[in-house]
Amino acid sequence: MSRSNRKSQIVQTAAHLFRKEGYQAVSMRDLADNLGIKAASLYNHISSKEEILALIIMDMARTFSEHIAEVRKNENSSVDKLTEIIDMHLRTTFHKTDVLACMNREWKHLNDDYRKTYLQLRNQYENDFLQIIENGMETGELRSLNPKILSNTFLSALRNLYHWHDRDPEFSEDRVRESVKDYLLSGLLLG
Amino acid sequence: MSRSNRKSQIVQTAAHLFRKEGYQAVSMRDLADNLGIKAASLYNHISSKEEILALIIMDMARTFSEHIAEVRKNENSSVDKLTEIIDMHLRTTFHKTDVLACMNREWKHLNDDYRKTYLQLRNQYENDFLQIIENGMETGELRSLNPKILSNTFLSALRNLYHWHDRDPEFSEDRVRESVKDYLLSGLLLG
DNA sequence: GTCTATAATAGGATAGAC
DNA sequence: GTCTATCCTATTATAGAC
Repeated sequence: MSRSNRKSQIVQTAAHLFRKEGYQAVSMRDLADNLGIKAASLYNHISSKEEILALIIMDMARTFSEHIAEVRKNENSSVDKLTEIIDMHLRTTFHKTDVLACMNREWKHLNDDYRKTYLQLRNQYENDFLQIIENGMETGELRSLNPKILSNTFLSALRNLYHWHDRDPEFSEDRVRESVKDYLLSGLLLG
Repeated sequence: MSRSNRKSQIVQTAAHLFRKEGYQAVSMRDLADNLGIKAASLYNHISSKEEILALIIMDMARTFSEHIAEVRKNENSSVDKLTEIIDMHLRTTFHKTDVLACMNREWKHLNDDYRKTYLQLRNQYENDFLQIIENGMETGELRSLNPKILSNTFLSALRNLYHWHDRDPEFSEDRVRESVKDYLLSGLLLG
């Protein structure tokens, strides 16, 4: 198989296994077995196990950062901005489940350099999100709750929707998006 | 040190390290170092690394199950029941942070028997929670959103509030509880 | 690009002295 | 209850043949 095809195949399979078993629990032999080759052959395509993890995580982390930076500076209302962010998380939850779960659960195993960059990106993401929330409160679009606590709670909900796929595959992406949007934006109580 | 004191000290220290580094990343030698003894000495108090993980997780899992079973069968309104559940999660988030994070992140590494029991408890918990939500919708106390999607989203938010302690130690438990309650129960939009 | 063989290390766990 | 010494296995990664 060609070098670059095999490489992306390795990364994809690794993401799947890392998500299912955890990064440390998956050996290079396990990964190779799943690809039908021997462990030593992996090193013709990647330089280390850590590199695979970085290839999985860093790209997704940058995608999220770029997305929220664009949303933050566009001219939409706060509710529309929050809707765009929910949409992004839902798309990723449904179409990049393995990578998203890997990122959320295994980033601690990145090497020092990548982990530092990852945490910078995550902090930046959370700051951008907080800014959007605070803007919405200032313009009166959103209720004046504590913005930091609200951000953290909102993001906790969004980031962990991938647990879905392990348990409730019965709902379509559209169905989930509408309900999640409705709940997270409008609230729970009647009237 | 007496046998039972040392044992609970081992479990507590392990919970802290497992949370910080991940179960697989913490060796018995790391754990022993943190306790100021040698790895071999640990085995005078516990039988295996897996047993330590089970001691951390299973007790907390049962506590959550018993709590929601009691809440489900009491006579309070749905909103009061949800409030009791939020309170329980907040108490645990603030006072048993290490154990809670361990349970959420490391349960996959339980041995087969414990993992099976853990998943039964978790399923039962989610069913009880779903029942409470569905009841609230039937009596008209809650808006009629999709109950499964709502449960999943609500629980995603609650279960992951422990990320807090890693980042925003500035808020008191009471302050967080009131804001989280307000948001998760009442909603975000003004009016 | 994949293989076999192997180096180098780290891990969980036990035996037996004190 | 803790120690030293050690066993056994599994791991990441490399060397060199095909």
